[in-house]
Amino acid sequence: MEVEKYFDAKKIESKWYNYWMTNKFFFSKPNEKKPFTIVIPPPNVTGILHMGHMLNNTIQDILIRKARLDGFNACWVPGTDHASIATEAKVVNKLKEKGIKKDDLTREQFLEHSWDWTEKHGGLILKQLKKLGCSCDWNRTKFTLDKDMSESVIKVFIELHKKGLIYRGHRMVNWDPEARTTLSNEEVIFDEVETKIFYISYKILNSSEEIQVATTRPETIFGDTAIAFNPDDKRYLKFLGKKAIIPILNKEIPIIMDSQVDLEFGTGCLKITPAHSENDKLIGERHKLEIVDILNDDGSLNELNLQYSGLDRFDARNKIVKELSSIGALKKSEPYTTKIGKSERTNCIIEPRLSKQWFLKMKKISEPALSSVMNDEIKFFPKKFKNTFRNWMENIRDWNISRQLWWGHRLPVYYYGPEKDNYIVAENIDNALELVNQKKGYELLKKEDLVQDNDVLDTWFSSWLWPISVFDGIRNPKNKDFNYYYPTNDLVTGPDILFFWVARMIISGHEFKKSIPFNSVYFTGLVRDKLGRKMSKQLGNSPDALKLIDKFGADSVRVGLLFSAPAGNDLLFDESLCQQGKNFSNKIWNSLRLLKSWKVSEKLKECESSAIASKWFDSKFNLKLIEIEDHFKKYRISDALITIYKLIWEDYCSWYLEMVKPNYSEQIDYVTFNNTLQYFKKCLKILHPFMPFLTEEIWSLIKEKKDSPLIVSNWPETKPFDIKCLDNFKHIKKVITNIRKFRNENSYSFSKKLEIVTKSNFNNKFSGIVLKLTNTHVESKKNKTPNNKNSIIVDSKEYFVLNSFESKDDKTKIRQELDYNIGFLKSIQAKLNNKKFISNAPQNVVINEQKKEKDTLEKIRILESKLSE
RNA sequence: GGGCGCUUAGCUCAGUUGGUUCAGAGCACUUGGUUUACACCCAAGGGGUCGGGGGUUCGAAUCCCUCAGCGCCCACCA
Repeated sequence: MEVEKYFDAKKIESKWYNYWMTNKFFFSKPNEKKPFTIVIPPPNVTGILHMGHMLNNTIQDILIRKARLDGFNACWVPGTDHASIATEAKVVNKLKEKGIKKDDLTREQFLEHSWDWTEKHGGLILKQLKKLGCSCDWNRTKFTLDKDMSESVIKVFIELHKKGLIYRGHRMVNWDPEARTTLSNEEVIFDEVETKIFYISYKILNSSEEIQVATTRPETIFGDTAIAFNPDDKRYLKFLGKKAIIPILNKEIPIIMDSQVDLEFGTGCLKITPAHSENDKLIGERHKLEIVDILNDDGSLNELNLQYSGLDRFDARNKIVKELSSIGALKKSEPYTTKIGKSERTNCIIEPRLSKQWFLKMKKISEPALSSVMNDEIKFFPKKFKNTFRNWMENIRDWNISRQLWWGHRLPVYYYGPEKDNYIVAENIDNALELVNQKKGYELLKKEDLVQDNDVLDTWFSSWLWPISVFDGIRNPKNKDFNYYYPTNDLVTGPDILFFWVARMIISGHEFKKSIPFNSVYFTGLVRDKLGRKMSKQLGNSPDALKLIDKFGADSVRVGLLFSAPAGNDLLFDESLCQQGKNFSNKIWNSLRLLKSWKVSEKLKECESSAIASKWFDSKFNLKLIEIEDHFKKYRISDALITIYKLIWEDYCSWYLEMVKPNYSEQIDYVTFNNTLQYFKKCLKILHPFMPFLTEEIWSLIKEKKDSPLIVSNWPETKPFDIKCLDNFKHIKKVITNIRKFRNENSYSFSKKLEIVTKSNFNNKFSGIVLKLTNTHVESKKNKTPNNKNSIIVDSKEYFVLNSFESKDDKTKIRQELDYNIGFLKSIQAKLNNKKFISNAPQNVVINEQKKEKDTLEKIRILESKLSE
């Protein structure tokens, strides 16, 4: 049968994906087999596929396909995340383009726009995953705002509230003035920025003296409620108990002492603004200071700020500095480098701000999670993240779970009473009403008397339940799916969401199911460009994922990504790696062409060299298979791939096929042909998780009737290998390599004949394989012969010892080994002058492990004498 | 400031409990090669005081100390 010269990935990818889908090979239902489960880290619903997704999902697909071949009931649950703040920010922008402000809309109208957006852009990324070949169970696709998922979230909130773990508190939070919501600490990114530090003096009441403070935020002076210095700071003792006057505002504030003030920094005096700094708030609490919030939600100054009311905080800063300067209160300003927190999503500078928010107590519920990671019940790959994890868990803070947004799960909290300052937590308004009425026992309330909290939950408050809720394990803890698939096996994700997501899933697993949510976590690295830079839009160094697939084929891109993706290390991606993948595809494709071109003869006998080669490859395969399994066990996916890559390219193609392939116009014996076919099939099986399309295509061209499609075939069994056979072949290879080397170095052309003769026991010292050169003029170049002490020139013109043994130890054994090699070489000899075989012509010289052996013996001797002393 | 990690060939990285898989892989590089599976190829080859210094040991890339450089996480000074 004619097979096309080049492998065309494009032609076959959709064919096979459709085939797998129609035959429901990705779909999983509980059965008698053992489950193997992965839940996808749900990408943002409006996201598009980027390199990070490609890497992450390729790895998941490899694990799932491997498990499927291993005979597990493999289930990979896909889905998307509503991504509360990220999506809302996008919708707000979209509306802005249309000239619509969020404030002009009702909550319901805004949500309609958001759902619109979600329907238009959502799920695109899942389609893109299909292009990559991901074998997800698409019937199980979930979205964090699905009805059942939302109900689970609400149920969990209520449960935690009942346990007393959720509380409402007036706390210092990170305020994003653009999105006008709070953020958790994890959502704030600190960047170093060049700014200025201002030295401002405050007059002392009834005195001509002044007290000076240093601040980077002069616009907050109207929120000052004290000035503090360190008790050890003698300079300011005289001011203790006196009052300072805030410039411009002319308000009197106390001067206090607090050991938290750093006497080295600035002037040693600190203005205290309890409403806008965590630190100041703590000092404020100790001294019972007034709290003055000077900001509006959008970051502008509020009505307490005199003529500056309504100005944006940064405009106000400039103007206030100007005025301070004009009245002589500004003593100096200096350049200053500090770190400023920005919102991860809107990139807006964060305001620390006191605000009433909902929190989840973390300390207690995180304890079992910490220990399950530390004792390796959940394994982290690579291990180093255990420490990072511990560090965070041991210093865990309460989780701010409320957000002043509309897109998300609205808090199931209902306020009532004349001031609406009582609240009840309930599944819905009807429940709430019932509960309140039961509670009060008098004057029944109506629905209208209840007001639901406007806030939504942090987006991670739904995704922390993901491994449980995708199987509906919160609402129906006894359901079949949940009990079958949970806990899941592997989680594959980036270390950037270790705290956001991974840690919290482990916590929720323990809290709600008294078990771990997954057994292993594989942390992928960041995909960078080949210069090591992060991929970014500005640099334009982020390749379009789909274009790559289009150009090289999905298989090649998958392989290209993995060629440099050790777990947890960032990987430097370069398109050329995809090219390498494509070349690999072509190499395999060509072995198919070779096999297909053979004419098989039932009559021909298997020749000696083919028999030896087959036996060797069998052992080699089994040896490598054990290595590959080990790599998988340790989640060294790239190493597994590289091992397979070398096994196929080097061992199967370059050595094995070259040795057994018949000479031009000759036929191949059936035994050998069948061996090559069976080994080829085994190679396809182990490569399938990495290159699913190519392998399935080739499989379909060589499979026998009894074979199932590759995707649902079986991973080869691990079998023992013959170490002696491998050793022997190693010698043979070395001999051949050295003969080739000899040819190369001596420009001994292929047209010149080489003859191998055997000889043993000459000099009573060495046995060896001897290469006889005929028709040659090597004497002038004899010094270029193998630079190995044990290769000796027996005859300056004709003989080289290719392999030598010390015969004193085990003559028989050595003789056997020698005979084996010689027998093999003899069989190759016949092919030496065949043109067909030229490129791989088995030729030349030397093995020597003698020196090492001697060293080792010496070492052992020393050790022994030491021990006996 | 607290915690963690890294430094091995030109590049990206393996190297498990110190010693026969210990100096490795892939890519890149050099040289030679194409009428017969494959130039998207074949063959051969050259590259490393294992960041510096010191120590433990019969023996160190591997363990300890120290110095230098790089990176990550957390907290944060106004």
